[in-house]
Amino acid sequence: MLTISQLASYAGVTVRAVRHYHKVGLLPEPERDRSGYRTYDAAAVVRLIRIRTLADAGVPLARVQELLDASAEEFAGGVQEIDKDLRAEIRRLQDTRSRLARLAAGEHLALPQSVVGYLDRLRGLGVGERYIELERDAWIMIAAQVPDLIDSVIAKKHEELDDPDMVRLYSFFTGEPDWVAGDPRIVEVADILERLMIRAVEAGEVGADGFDDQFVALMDSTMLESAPGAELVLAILKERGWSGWTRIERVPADRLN
Amino acid sequence: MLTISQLASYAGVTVRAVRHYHKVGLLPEPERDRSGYRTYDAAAVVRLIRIRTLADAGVPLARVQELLDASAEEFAGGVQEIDKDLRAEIRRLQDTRSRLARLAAGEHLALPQSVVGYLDRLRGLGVGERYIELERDAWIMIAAQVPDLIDSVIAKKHEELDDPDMVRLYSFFTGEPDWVAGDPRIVEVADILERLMIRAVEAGEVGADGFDDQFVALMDSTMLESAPGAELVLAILKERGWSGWTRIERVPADRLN
DNA sequence: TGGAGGGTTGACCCAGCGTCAAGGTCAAGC
DNA sequence: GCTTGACCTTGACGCTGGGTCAACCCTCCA
Repeated sequence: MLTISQLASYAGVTVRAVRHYHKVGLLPEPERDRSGYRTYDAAAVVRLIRIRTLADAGVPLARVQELLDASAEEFAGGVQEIDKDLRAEIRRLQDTRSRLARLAAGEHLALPQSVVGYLDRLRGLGVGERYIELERDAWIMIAAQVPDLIDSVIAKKHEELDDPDMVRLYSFFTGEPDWVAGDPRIVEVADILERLMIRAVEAGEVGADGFDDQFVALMDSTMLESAPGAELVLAILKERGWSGWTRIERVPADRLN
Repeated sequence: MLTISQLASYAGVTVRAVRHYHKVGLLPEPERDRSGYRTYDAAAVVRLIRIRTLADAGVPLARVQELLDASAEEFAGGVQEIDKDLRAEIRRLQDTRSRLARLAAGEHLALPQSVVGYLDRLRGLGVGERYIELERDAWIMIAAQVPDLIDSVIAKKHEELDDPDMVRLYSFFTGEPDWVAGDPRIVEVADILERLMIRAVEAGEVGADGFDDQFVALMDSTMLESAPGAELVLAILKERGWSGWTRIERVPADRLN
């Protein structure tokens, strides 16, 4: 006969676990010897090892109970399902490994691949890291708000970048220029923006974009804070009857001052 | 700005989990809008996704905290260790899968392979399943008590089985014979047993075997109950001055009756 | 005879949330 | 302006599978 610790160590579990199984009724309480010690037989070993094998597979103890007390067919069916879950779990862990590797490599898991590609294209145009980070955060917010539209939105941005005007516009975001009033580039930027806007208005692309006002306001203020020349550009555009930045609009004539 | 449920669903976690991370200090509490709702920015998205990636890898939240607040090198080292654990976990699950398959196939996980082989050899000798089960349970108990000796014990049993006497002896355990007193095979079994004992005594192999008395008594009584002829054999042997079955001994002369 | 090394029960503790409970808020429709 | 339904808030309890004491008993060996 076996003592509890012999049983436990042979089955590879702790004494505490065996007692736990007794308490939850998973393993029947065995006979006691005259001093109250539990004494186990071979059947207990077999049952305990079956319990462990299932529990190691992540099966909840209640389910283990059901399975062990079920018919052979039910048992086989249950085991098959457990095996399916195990395979899925293994795949999940492998997936986690690759995500972890990308995390360690500094990759931005918060962004879909399409956005990462778009940012890389901007980088290729010589756009500075400071601006890229701003865009990146904006895209994270956009992706979080409309995750299933993001790929098509990015596709449209890529098309826009095929326009030389747009490329020229982005090229102003290189490095850390401290533009002062009177810089001729300010007028150039304003000209480009106005051309782009007019084209957008003609294409009927202006209006509701699905983003909330708070977000648009945030984007605008962030842009103004980070791009020193932006304020000057906005002033020129305002004179010409436009307002906004992230979401540009024709200002109604009666509100022009 | 994002609400808590937008943040949560984009990062693939529950709202409850996000609040939990706030409570444990893993994710800083963000600003609230005027009605008390939490409003999140891109940095929160990034941090939450890093948290999830690590937590999905099974890292405890406290360790996630440490890692995210650590230097890049510490982080890389930590991630490497986590990846090692993940690989180990995947291997463990694969191992569990194969154990599960053996369990479903009815194979006896409670026994080391050497014992399974030995039982198969007995089966090959024509020994009945009823007796095999008795032996199996006995071996389970032995293996549980002295797990590291089991292989060498089995090796010795294999050697014994090379002896034709032993083979003949086991052949009596076939089927379900109902031996009655006077059956000539009883004397034959007793003769064989006596020869084997004498040889064992001469080889000095008799005496302490490391099993406890209770176990030996259990084996004896089980054997007597299950093998109808055993009692008759024992009677003959007793006359000749031997006692026991599982552990056979010369009976001291003064205790012979 | 006493100390080590088993055993016994019982009670509390842990992560990582899930799940009510009991409300306050917001946008939309009537 | 009122209702409805979807979200938001905090707070408290529950769950798994045991770990970790605590306080005590039993057995064995020197």
